[in-house]
Amino acid sequence: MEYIAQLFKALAEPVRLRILLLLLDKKRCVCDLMAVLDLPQSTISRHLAYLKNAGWIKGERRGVWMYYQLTEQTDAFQDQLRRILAAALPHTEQGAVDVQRMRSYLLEKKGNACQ
Amino acid sequence: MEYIAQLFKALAEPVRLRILLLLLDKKRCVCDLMAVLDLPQSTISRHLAYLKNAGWIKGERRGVWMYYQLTEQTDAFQDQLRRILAAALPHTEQGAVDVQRMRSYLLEKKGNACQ
DNA sequence: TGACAGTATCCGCCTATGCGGATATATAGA
DNA sequence: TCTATATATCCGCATAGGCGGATACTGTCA
Repeated sequence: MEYIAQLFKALAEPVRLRILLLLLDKKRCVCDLMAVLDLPQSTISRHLAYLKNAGWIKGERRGVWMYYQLTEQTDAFQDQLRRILAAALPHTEQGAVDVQRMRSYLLEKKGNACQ
Repeated sequence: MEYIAQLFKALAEPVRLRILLLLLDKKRCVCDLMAVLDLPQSTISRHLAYLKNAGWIKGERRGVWMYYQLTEQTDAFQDQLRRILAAALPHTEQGAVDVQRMRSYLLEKKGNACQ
């Protein structure tokens, strides 16, 4: 019960949901997230840490850059949760905007920053 | 996104998950919940109010007693959430205890209190 | 209407956690 | 080793929300 509540607590924050949405399909570095979310770096980093502690994502360093991605689930419950999130988040107002922003950002950048 | 976060926020608390579990199959009055959860009445009432505001449950007065039950969902996302909760909660440690307690409480009571 | 039982709300207190700017840490390259 | 960049953490501050006891409200019944 405590465990399940913890999982939900991590999802109970709009910024963290936005981050999860952006990580659904592939790993991203913090600078990508910053570009899309348009929030102070400390805010993003803090939420990433929260999601990591809650077991939703993991980080991996590549040189100066940190890449974050979803953890491979083993827990059935968390898996189901992720599935319905993947179905719902892209269709929210904010979600649609973020996905679109990520798309155009990736087109513009063309390998200047991290990667 | 805000809306989804609000839904999750309501689920991000063990007591509220315990209440939801007890309401999964049928409506209960507050006194039933008190007997099973073994928590101060004010605590239970507060969490019931939170769940109601978040759209998870609704209350209905019957004389002195308030009966609470899940709302009939219209929202697909909330529906899915409820479904995976219904699958997971009874198998948690606390959930199993609560369900068992509710069972024996109902046997003992046999129509003395509310109903 | 008075008393009581069931429930909701108020209160003071405390912790978790949100924020963003400032600072610390870590890595790459000169 | 010095510097610049990317990220993490610290700081002070503000709010949400947890708790349980006390109090207020609301029906019922004599």
